Amino acid sequence: MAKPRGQTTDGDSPDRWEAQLRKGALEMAALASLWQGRLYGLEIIRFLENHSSMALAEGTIYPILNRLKMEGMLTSEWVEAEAGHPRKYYSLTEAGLQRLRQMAEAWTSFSRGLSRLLEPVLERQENLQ
Amino acid sequence: MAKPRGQTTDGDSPDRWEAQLRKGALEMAALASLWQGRLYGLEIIRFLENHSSMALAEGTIYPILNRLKMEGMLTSEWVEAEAGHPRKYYSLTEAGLQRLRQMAEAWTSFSRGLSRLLEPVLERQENLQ
DNA sequence: CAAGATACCTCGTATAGCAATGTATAGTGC
DNA sequence: GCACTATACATTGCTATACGAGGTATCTTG
Repeated sequence: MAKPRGQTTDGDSPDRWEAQLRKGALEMAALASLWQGRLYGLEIIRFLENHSSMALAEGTIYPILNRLKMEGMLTSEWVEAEAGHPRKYYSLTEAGLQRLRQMAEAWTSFSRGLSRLLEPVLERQENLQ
Repeated sequence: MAKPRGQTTDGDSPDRWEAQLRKGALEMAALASLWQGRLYGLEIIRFLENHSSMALAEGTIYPILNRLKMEGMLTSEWVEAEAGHPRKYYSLTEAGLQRLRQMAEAWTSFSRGLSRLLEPVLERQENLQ
């Protein structure tokens, strides 16, 4: 019998963060954008564009927000604007806050690992140019 | 006429790094693992596991290596091992080296943006616990 | 009521990661 | 020389995801 490679059968357990991170960076960014208070969809896009140079499309953010809401990480409420279309404001729930913290920690560790890997590459560049 | 949303029609231009990064982190890691010299497939997996806590499967690394080789970022050579199956060693080409530098820069900027976003989240945690 | 601005939503497609599985080479025990 | 095991490379199929394109709803202005 061959090796039983990859026995992690629990696809959505909170363990596999390293793998989820690569995919879920956007989810984390969306959650993080709500740290300081509620925002509505398009506002989140602009926020991330300004604060982290992440450019994401509407077709990206709305599915993410729905996903997060279904998982209980966010709540939403319609608020009538002074002018124009009403806005759907999203806020972090307690669970969303916890998840954000977990992701932030995992991200930090992940990011640190990669940075360590890239250090020699970037150092050398300073010397050359 | 509606808004001309998303006018970046050049799907594979070197401009869209922010988007590629989220997908291409593994590609970058693979390139980076070859910085200090040639490695063979399974060795790359072990290297990344040890040096960056990135766990990737064989079914992940080989397609990536083939992709990179086809793009001229890597060269490969068969080397007979003292014992067991011969090994296919990969090395960075000049183009691969340049690409790695580009990706490293983009990664740094991307990572910095996200870190800035996550700063308040992590800070608060120190105070609480 | 038509045009335009703002905002939310959804479908289709291309792509990627990865678990599972297959193949090739060589050593070991009998 | 045959089975068994270990090492290493390779491929296939499933699923999830990002996102471009296009659509809907609300309000304002003329």
